[in-house]
Amino acid sequence: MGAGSLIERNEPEIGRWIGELNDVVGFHIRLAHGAVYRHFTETFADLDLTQKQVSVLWLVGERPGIAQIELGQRLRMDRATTMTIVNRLQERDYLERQRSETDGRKQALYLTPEGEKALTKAKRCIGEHEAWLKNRFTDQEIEKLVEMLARIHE
Amino acid sequence: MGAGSLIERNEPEIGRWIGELNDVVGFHIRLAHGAVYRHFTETFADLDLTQKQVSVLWLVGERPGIAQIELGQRLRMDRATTMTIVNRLQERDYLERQRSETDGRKQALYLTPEGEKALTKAKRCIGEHEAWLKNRFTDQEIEKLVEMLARIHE
DNA sequence: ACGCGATTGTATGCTCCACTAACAATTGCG
DNA sequence: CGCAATTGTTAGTGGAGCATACAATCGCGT
Repeated sequence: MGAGSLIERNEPEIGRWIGELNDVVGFHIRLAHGAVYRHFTETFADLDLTQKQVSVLWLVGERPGIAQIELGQRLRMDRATTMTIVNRLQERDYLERQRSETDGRKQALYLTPEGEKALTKAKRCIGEHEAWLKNRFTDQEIEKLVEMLARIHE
Repeated sequence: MGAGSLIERNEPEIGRWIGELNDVVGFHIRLAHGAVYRHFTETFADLDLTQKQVSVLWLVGERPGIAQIELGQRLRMDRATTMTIVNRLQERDYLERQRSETDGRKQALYLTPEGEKALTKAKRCIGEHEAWLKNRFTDQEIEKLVEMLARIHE
């Protein structure tokens, strides 16, 4: 692609040159996240769901009645962010809120039948997406990668 | 991890439980990115710079006269996104645009003295931020991590 | 040398996500 | 009981990504 297309200097041009930035670990995490994000968006274009939305549906599917606050803690979102995502899913009739019986401050979240269907489709798409992501690694590498990423976010 | 059974309600749950989501590599990349993003934001609160802004200053510092289009390609941003970031940095007098002498379509970007100063400070902050990130890994692990992340975004 | 398609920058507008601050309802503890 | 903490809600801010449309410029082929 950009071979020789830089500026007037003709330094040996590596396609992906990013200079010293190459030694910044955080930079690579950013780029990797961006690449994953883009592929996710393509894969979920039909379903029209974002990563966050799928994560929320997923967790509510596993923990019917989960409260927003806990959802947020699991996914590292604050209350306000959780609200907007739950709102969107509720508007699309994928989720419903019910007052918790044991704690009047909490909203218990449940999937609607529509939400169940969406989640089922989403899990299939996740399979496709994950295959794209994983196919460049061995099983052992994946394990190591996940373990290292977990050390960052845990 | 057959976690399906260990949940009913009101269990004193494992702090970081995310169920099947734990096996989704993309999910860990998201969380790790979020953690890095948050720490970055804290570290750069005084400088009031984002990851993208620092990356742009950094690349312009290494390649004075670089065009916006190439900046975007290096950092995987489209033209519109690149514009908004360059605009912000120009408004703060960290960057200036000059019409390229060799290609009238291009804007050549240069750091102002203010921009140079900001970049110098930013590089020190990056050191601190990177130390926080790296201190949980051995040098060998860092190398492996970066290599794997590069395989994702390259 | 001319014209047409490609490239680059720009302007608008949309969506998503994260965060803050304020406020209300509820809970639980001293 | 009363007070502080928790949870949800609302409103507003800002960064970032993307699509589209348009103007200026370049370069290639004829």
